[in-house]
Amino acid sequence: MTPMLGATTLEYALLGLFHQKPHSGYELRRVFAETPLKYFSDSPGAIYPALRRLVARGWIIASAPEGGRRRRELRLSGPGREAFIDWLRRPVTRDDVDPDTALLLRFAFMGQALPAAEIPKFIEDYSREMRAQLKALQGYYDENAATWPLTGRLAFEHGLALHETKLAWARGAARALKQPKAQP
Amino acid sequence: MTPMLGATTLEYALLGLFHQKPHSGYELRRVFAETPLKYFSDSPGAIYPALRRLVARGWIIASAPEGGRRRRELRLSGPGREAFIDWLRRPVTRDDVDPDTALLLRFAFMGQALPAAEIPKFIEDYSREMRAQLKALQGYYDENAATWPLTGRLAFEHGLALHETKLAWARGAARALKQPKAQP
DNA sequence: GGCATCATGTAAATCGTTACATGATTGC
DNA sequence: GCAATCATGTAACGATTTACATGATGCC
Repeated sequence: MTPMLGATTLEYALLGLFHQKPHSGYELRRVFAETPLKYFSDSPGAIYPALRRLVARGWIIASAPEGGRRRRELRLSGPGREAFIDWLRRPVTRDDVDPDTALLLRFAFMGQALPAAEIPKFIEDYSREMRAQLKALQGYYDENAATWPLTGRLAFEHGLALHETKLAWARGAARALKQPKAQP
Repeated sequence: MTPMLGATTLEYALLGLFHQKPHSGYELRRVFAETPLKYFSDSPGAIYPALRRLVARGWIIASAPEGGRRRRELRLSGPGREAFIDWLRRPVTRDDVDPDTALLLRFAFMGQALPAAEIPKFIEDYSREMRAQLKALQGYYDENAATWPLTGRLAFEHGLALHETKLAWARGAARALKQPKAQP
């Protein structure tokens, strides 16, 4: 994966989980193995080195193992919390929106870590950049698709449909964020 | 990226471009830099080593530079063509459908490389596996979403919406493939 | 002649993958 | 006591990224 300015997406995903509560390495592996967060691998060769990097950077701290257990509980530090919040607040750039996996991970964590007033801005930025991206793709399609075989055209339309769905999602999300809290 | 049983997705993408016509390394970099295929990086440190691997495997062949030019034209070999077709024909598995980038790349190339009769099968497999994936995600959502903050719920719904769009796309693609060739 | 662009590469660093190793607990 | 699973790691390897290096061509 891409270095992402300072830390990998996996590292920020870990910080996000630590933001909720302390975890052991094994617990984190289970999360990645058993929930739809399996976008990240549960391989020890990925997780343990990532945890070591976070410890080395001072972003997480190891607690002494409780009650003779062999389990190492790790928890977020102050600087780690800061780095996590900075990541959540990063501006949404053109290059981020496609693919937008890391962006959606950030959005998912925002609800518990940022004041509600900051969140609609993310959706606005996301919409703007996604709209620009879609427009560029449509332009490319209009100019070139005529010469493509059918499967090439359909594959491109797959991409266009996804971008349109993402824009529609952003509209719905903006609406949902405006609602006063309760609502079935 | 993942080794993918024998070759990387980048390597197959290169084979697909060679299947259309011979290219130089620089041309390929331009394709990745300037078209929506920019999912792949145009960095020389990715492309040239990948080309070297393909040459070493005997899947592409270097032609002598034409007319004193410094440019090296590379073209597909017989075994390379076979390996490419084998890749196109791979069964669609559960693990392939999310993310499905490599799958869509395969589909895009199929129109020029496989007999038309083989293509609907791909769409059927894709639909089946995608439907299973969507059902699993919906089950997880129904069981867990109640405890999540709003942004977490919305982020998950983003994923659900994409899966639904992909299924709808597959239905449309199946229809389009049934049409007799001409149709505006 | 000089400068942008064409064109092909290499080097160092980093990250993730697969596979292996090892020991402690828990349930039967 | 034994097997499954809890729990933490290491080692070898492969691929990609960024940055650097180098020379040729075409244009003004």
